[in-house]
Amino acid sequence: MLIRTAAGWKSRALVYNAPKGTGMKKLVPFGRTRTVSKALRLHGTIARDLGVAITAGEYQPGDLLTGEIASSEELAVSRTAYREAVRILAAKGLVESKPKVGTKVTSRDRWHLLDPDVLAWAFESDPDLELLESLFELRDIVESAAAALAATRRTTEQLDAMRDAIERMAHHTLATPEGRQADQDFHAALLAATGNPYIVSLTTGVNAAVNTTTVFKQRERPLPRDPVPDHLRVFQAVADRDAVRAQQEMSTLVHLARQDTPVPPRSKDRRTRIRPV
Amino acid sequence: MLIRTAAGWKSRALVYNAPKGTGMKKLVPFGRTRTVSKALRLHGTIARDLGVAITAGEYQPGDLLTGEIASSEELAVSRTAYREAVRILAAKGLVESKPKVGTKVTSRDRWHLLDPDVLAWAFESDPDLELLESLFELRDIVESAAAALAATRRTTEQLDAMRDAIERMAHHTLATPEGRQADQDFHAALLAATGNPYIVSLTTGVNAAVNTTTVFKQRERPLPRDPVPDHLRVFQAVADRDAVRAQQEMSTLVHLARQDTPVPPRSKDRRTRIRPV
DNA sequence: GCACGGAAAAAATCAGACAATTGAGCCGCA
DNA sequence: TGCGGCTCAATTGTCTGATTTTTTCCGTGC
Repeated sequence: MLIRTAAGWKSRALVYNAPKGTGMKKLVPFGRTRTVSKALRLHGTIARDLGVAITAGEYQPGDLLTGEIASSEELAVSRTAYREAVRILAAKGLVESKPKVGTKVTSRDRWHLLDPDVLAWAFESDPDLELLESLFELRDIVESAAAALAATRRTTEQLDAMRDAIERMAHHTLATPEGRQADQDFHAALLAATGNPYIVSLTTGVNAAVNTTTVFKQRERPLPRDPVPDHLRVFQAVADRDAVRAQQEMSTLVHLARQDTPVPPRSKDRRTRIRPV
Repeated sequence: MLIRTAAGWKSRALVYNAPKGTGMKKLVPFGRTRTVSKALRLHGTIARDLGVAITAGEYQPGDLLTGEIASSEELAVSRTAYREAVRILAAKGLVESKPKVGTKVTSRDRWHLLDPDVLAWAFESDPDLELLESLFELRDIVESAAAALAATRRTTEQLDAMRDAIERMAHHTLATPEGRQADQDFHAALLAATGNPYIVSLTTGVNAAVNTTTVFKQRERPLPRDPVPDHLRVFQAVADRDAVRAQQEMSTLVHLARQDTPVPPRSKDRRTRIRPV
């Protein structure tokens, strides 16, 4: 696949299908097999690969993608499949296509950065330190406010769900999938208690992205810290309907989670920023 | 267009194209002409119409859309165009399609509620009061925190941009397009000063949705309140690098904006059915 | 009961043609 | 010279109809 940059042409070799009848095996460059759980379709895979490439900066904003016919031939897929992939990317604000002009990568401020897929794509390759920092900053803001809201609005059923999640989290550890699921469940229950669908929608996506990044940490160093007490403090505040304390405890929880997330390998500028109160 | 609900069939008459050669004029049911600025393509219009219908509750989560062939015939468009529209909706989490099953509306907690398009679609028909409330709640949380961040990080250039926007807002009023643009610019400048791309991405989308809703208020009652002093107070706090005051002033600003937004007239039955998890 | 395989339905993919949009260049006119 | 309108061509957009895959359902045999 060729893309036209300001400085010339960049190439990118991807083949999704092989001509039939030949003994060639299918080449599956990026995903397709890697994503065992969801079984992406062809257009989904193409969209994902392109999305990862774009968010990784491989294609710069303003760059013009090769025409549909050429791209589809290069990828060995039909024009239909390629077009549907582009539609997906356009729906997420990553590209924009017009007749006679072509499909070009839009400027980053028009990307739907909080779209779950875009978030996942952006943190697929190697997460930019600054971006990760910004994400935790947002999470701190929203989720601690959510804890405050939950403290005033939670029902007993939601409280039970939170308690149950913590117990499961204590039983299995975060090293197991069940434990991580329990962690997710706790946050989901707390968010649901806010009664605000937008907060739920926002934070679930963000947390999912953060958690996939966090998987690395379990690989490198063993359990840096027991997360249960921190969660328990948040839970207790919500149970007591103490909004202020709930907010504070959640904020420290997020900060601790940030500290337990390893810094991505290559991080050029590491200037420290002042955090919100 | 027919959709299959739990209780039978619902119909929906849309025709996008007329057979050529006949004297029939093109019927343009929802948009296409209404959207003068952006000139949506066919697939974009279909996606928009379906998106509005889904967010309006016309199709309930779990409902199964008619098959591609039938739908495209009903709408008098090609299968390609219809499929691309569905891809767009799927990219925003509104529907999900599998072979042998069909395309079904997903449960609301999987919708990308903060996607700019979804937001616009949801507030297109008549905004649900509860949803509007939730949106302002989120806006209050995020934008006041953003003001605090901006107070500590802003550069003088960004400060100049904010001042300039306020001056323009004072000159033209909010009754004019230029004045509203200046309002947008002020908030954009403030958000940019946070240096957090996620906060920018989130809030610009939310504010756009809120502002389109707010357009109504200028029609019904004349200028309920001069917004300039409120904005000036936020500006002054940011200029003084006073994070706490900036946060407070922005919070009051959002609350005032909420009060100036009229309550939507009818909140018919767009209630979401409770579905098993 | 359960593993296995066949059938059918719907989306998914393919192929190739034709239409619509739009930017660029050209031309003529004041 | 400058500007308005015209034509042209490149690229996406749309259409049609066939073929392939995926997935559910259902039977069949163990």
